[in-house]
Amino acid sequence: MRIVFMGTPDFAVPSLQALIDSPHEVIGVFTQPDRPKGRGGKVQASPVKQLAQRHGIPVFQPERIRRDGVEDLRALAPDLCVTAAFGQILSQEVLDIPRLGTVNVHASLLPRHRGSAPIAWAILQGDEEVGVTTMLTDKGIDTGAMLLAKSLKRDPLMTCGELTEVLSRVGAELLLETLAAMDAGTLTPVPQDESRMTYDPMLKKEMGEIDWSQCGQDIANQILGLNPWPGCSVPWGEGRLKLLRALPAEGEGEPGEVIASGKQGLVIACGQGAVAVTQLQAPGGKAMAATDYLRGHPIPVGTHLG
RNA sequence: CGCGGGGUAGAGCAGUUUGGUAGCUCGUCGGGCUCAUAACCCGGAGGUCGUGGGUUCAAGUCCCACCCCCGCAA
Repeated sequence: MRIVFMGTPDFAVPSLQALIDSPHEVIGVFTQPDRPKGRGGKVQASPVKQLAQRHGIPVFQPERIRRDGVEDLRALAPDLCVTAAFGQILSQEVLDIPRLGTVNVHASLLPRHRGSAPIAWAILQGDEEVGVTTMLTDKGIDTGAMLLAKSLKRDPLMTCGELTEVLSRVGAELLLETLAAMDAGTLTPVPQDESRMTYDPMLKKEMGEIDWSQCGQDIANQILGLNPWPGCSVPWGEGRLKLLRALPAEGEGEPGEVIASGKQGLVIACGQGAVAVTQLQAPGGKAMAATDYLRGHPIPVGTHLG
């Protein structure tokens, strides 16, 4: 099939790579425009664009595909469009162009966690099962009929970033299976059960604020689910102490109070139970194990964290 | 030229202001104590102080250039 791929971040890269390695022909790639990023404000190409360019695939970066990408897409005359974390909403006009429709790779077990940050929300809500679903894109946000899905048990120590990496590879496999089944004509699109659907909003920076009156399990989920972005942190000296990795722990104390500091990491009392922060990052420093940090910067038991 | 922090033993840091013996916590190795231990005691090994140049009797420390890492802002 002649396929146009639409995607932007790292999550989309294995899917695009899988298509490139497959017998299908990737005739064009749509991705978000280059944006200033990183130190020094240099513009950077998205991971998907970088991969496409290495393979000499034409790249299109409309600000809004529904507004100024339609003609380019039409000119490519694809059989199928494949999207994976593209970051733009497709209009009906765009959806009508590919002869066989548009397949989306979504990193959740639909109909749960519709929206742009499904993996983070699965962790935030403490889901035991996570996964990827392929679906036929329609005009709504992640509302189309489901094609195939793959689920796995969530590792309760994984950060959102790590789980994203795992699921991006699962997504690539599932995409190939989906296309194969599509070719074979063995696919049966299944409408989503609207009564079970959840739509989760975009992540916001403020979500990284920690409320120590919450229970330890929830705070651990928050720390893992929001790593690497937006990240959880507490005020610390001139800057903020980033809490990168944590797990629920035993212990009692005033919420926000350090109740152990050493080999177990940095254990902080919560509204219910406690959390052991096991990886953190101080202002100006690199990420490190909490025990390593504490060797050079002891935090006495009894300290209150904001 | 967006703003800022940092690079010292395997890990995390202090020491740089005011140049003059390489220091702390931990790990590691050896020994001791203990029913036992992530505990405690004794002892040892381990460092081109990011790189290159300069100043000096003497540079981790002062000067110049460069490399690498990180935070904020976007």
